[in-house]
Amino acid sequence: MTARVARVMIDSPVPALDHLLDYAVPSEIADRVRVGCRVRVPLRSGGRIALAYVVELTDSSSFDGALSDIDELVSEVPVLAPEVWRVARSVADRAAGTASDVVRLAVPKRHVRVEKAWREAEPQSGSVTELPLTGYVTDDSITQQGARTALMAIPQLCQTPGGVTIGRWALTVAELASRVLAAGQKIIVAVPDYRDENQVLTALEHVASPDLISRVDATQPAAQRYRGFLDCLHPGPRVIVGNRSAVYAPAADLGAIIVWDDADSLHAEPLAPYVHTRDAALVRQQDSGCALILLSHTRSVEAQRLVEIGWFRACDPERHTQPRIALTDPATDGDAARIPSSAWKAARTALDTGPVLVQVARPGYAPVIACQRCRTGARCRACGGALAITRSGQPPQCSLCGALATDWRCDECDDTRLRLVSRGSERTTEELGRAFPGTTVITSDGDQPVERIPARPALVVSTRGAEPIADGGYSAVLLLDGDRMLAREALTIASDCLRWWSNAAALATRGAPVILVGVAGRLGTAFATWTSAAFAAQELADRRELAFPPAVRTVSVSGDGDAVDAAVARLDPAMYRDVLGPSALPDGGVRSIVRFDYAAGPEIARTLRAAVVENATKRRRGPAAKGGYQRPPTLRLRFDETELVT
DNA sequence: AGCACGCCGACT
DNA sequence: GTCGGCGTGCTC
Repeated sequence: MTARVARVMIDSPVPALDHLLDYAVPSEIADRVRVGCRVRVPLRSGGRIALAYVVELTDSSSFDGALSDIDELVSEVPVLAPEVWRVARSVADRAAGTASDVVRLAVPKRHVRVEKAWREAEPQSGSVTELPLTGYVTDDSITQQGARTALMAIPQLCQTPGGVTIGRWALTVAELASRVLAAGQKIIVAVPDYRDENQVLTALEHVASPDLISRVDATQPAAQRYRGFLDCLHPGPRVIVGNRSAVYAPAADLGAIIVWDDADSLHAEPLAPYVHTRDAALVRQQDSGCALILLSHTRSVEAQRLVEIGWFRACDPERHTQPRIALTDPATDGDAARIPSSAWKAARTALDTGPVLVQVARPGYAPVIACQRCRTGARCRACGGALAITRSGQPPQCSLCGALATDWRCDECDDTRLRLVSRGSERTTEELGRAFPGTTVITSDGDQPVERIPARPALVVSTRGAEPIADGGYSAVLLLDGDRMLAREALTIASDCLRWWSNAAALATRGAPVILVGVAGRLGTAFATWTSAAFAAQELADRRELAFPPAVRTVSVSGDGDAVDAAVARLDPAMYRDVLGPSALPDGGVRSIVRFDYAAGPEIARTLRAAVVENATKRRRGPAAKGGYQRPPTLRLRFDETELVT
């Protein structure tokens, strides 16, 4: 019998609409409507038509009242797969957010021409080459259903059969993928950025035919993105590669999820409800029972916690392969120069055979400038932002508003001479160019990243995270500015630095020297001995001591003072550890941070969610009734924020 | 978000 | 007596 009632999810961020509504299915479309289809439905109050997704088809409704008819079937393609809906619902509940906000990350905008072409295309089929997992002592356990593994990547480079140099980790991804594909299942690979994506796609070329590979990446053009998404709806084996939203890709027969470098900040979703790739993957693993692999060069503190509670199994490479790392400590070496003589020497020798990577903390020429006489930081006349010099010989520019300060003058002492306080990549490039005349110097930074460089002698100055891959690897890696990177005020800074250095070290040719300048102590030792798991364990112990995440969970509650107070007051004090704040925010609101144990998560989320719903309906537009300032939402929640100031 | 429903002050 | 102000609540 054909279904008469459709339960739909309204595509709206409004909290009050975050539940399923029942609609009658008109007979004209009854035989074409399927679960997952996009439909348009009337919302009587407002008399408007809303976009919605069919989540369930039944014969009866528990709603006592007349059901409205579905207005229109947008398309027969079931774009909201049942497993994606379940995950969206769970993820939203966990973060006290709206399911449709998560669905927006999961389902790309419809592209009619692409959809038409996809429906007319031949069903795809392709071949898979199964590769053994190399470099690890293991049976099939890593990709077995339900297995959860923190997998330490092998910090080397390798060549594909096509002769392209890629990170060894990408080959591991391809090997794991080949097993899942051979079993007829799908695998999702979520990576931080497109450069990682390209490495994975290169590694996959020799594992699966292109028909079985989908790229789902929010930064792609809309048409390509939609096509990649639609291909995931096909049954059968498939490898799905993308950035953080890839964890929400449709995959009915999901065999495994791999998250590469889970501590990379690009895995932190900036859109509400701000759920991290790792957390979404954990939810999806629970829902589908697939395998979940956190693969990285350094163990994240969060992964370490999962290992320590027994939820994850740690797996290391078969042999202890690590880069050849040396530390130069100014305190003991008596060499306070930014580039100590030992590092100069190593670079000079290495340049005979190939490229040398120089990692620096900041882009630009002089990222920090000050008055030569009184040392007051140079600020923009127009907006007060900090001035910086982006290129040699150019006037200072405001880092905030972009205004040029052509005739700068110190506000304090009227001096006009500038002091260049710090060196950026441009200035390092200039200095190295002088020191090694005739040598090519290449700069790569976040604004203008270079993806690959040839296997020829060159100095490659790069900000952390933007390091190009050198064909065949670097002959030497110099990590400068370690002390400057560490000076940043952030809870995660030590493990971030370890990760940045380790990822750069993994780009070296086997046996090539990697030199970390100016960092000693526990962190330097952890890097030199390649013991990030032990470091993460210590870090986690410290955070337990202080009740900092991820030893505890947090939620920041921000907005109007009284709304924040009311929301926090709803919580039973037995549910949480403590409340920090409220403290004033620059926008006039306040913020409180609640710290609680993992077990209390569902209850806290439920309670705060109720506060958000009430707040969104009850108190609306303030004193400015007509055309005035519409104040930002008066109550905002953010769970497990990584950038909490402490 | 919109829009209707509903309960207190100035008007013909 | 009624018209309409916008606070409150709902949307199948």
